[in-house]
Amino acid sequence: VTERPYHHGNLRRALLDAAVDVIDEKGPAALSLRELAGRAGVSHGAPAHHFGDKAGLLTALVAEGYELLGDEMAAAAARGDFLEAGLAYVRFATGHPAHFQVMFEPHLYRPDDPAVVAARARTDAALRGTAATVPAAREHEAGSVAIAGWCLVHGLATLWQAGNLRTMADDPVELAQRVAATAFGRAASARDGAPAPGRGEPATGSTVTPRR
Amino acid sequence: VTERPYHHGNLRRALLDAAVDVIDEKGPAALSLRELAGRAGVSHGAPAHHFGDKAGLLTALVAEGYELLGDEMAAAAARGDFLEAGLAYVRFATGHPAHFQVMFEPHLYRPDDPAVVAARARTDAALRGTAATVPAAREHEAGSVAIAGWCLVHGLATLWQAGNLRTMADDPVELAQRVAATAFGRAASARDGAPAPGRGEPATGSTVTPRR
DNA sequence: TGTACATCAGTGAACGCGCGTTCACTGATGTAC
DNA sequence: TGTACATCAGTGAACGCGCGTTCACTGATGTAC
Repeated sequence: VTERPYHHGNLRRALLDAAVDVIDEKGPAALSLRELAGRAGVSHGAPAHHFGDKAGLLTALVAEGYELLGDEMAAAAARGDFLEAGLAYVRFATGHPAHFQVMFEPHLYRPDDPAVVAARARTDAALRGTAATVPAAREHEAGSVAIAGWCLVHGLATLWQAGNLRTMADDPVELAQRVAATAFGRAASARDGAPAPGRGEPATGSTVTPRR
Repeated sequence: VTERPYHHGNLRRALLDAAVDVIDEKGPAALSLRELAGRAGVSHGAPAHHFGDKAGLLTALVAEGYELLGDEMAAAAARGDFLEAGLAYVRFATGHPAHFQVMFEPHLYRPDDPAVVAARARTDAALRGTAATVPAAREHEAGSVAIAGWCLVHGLATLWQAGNLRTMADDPVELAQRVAATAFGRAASARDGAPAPGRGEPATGSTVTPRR
């Protein structure tokens, strides 16, 4: 038995990490503050000290999620690459399934929390910003392109998580490239210039050239 | 107080209906057999009699969900209309949010249940069947078109449910038409023949003519 | 260097609750003769 | 029409459990002088 100091050091962080683990294993519904305390090696009353209550903890988790997502989306937006922004979305969702899952179950946390609202606004702005750079946006309303892209990657990420697409590909990001090529064609990548001079090849993912 | 007969009549149905209500109100995590029993006006032990346990009840709900969805998808498939199949998906998801929600949380029920597997297979077949009729399927693998379409409508339905698209439209099905037009263009509707001779109008939904 | 004090982090006992599940039971229904 | 019997549907008491939350507390840390 190792020596347990009275002060944990960074219990807040440890509890959030434990929450991620539990959600990955059993889903957000099965999460309890007592179990998190146990995993962090701390008495069961401790979590309330940091987060007030269960919704408080999940609200913190969601804020963190939107910050992570916002970072990646903003980077893609800075490069003006719509396709890459979509892939970043998929990468985030499948790389941080616990965060992603809770973010879209608003009754589990407090969606009006200022930190959540701010981080979400940044993500939205990045999405809309890159959408405007897409050539297809000349034909359709830019907002419509943003929504279509969002639906596409969100649906893919969600279905992947639920296990409905596992037979289609090994890697969700690769699948996302293929699917984006099917739906949007070459036009998805602003970098490639004018849309579709020649016939696209059968979906190998090679019809779209992402930034890197 | 009205007279309560000893035999309920159709308790199984009543419990499933109550489950839908509770899930609509508070999400699947908050569902308890005891509450369902209470709502159906029956003792708390009764649900176990019909469904064995909680997962059994949700499994029945999911099987029912896939049957409802399969019916609508199969109808669209019979008409060979891919766009309409997608709209049927959105219509189902937003019209039966409780079913839809549980269907895509496999750890809440028994995904291997025979009734579930059979109903799901029918839905899948309808989706793939209609996808093959899309003109764009000549350029890309038909499977890829099916997946892209599925991701699009699934993402839209999911985001709508989470409240993330409510500001974009009054009606999710109308929004789905607009989004499908943006992503797939005229090609989405097999009925319209060759894809896109003229420039599409700004997204009013009128660039795609659904069957009815 | 030492002392006093404020602040903070985590403890652990206690509370009341709603839950799933079990089980011997009883009331109602249907069928055979 | 009547009787006996099997089957089914729902009862209600009991069980043990894990939960969120509260709260007076104590150990540790940092700061002022």
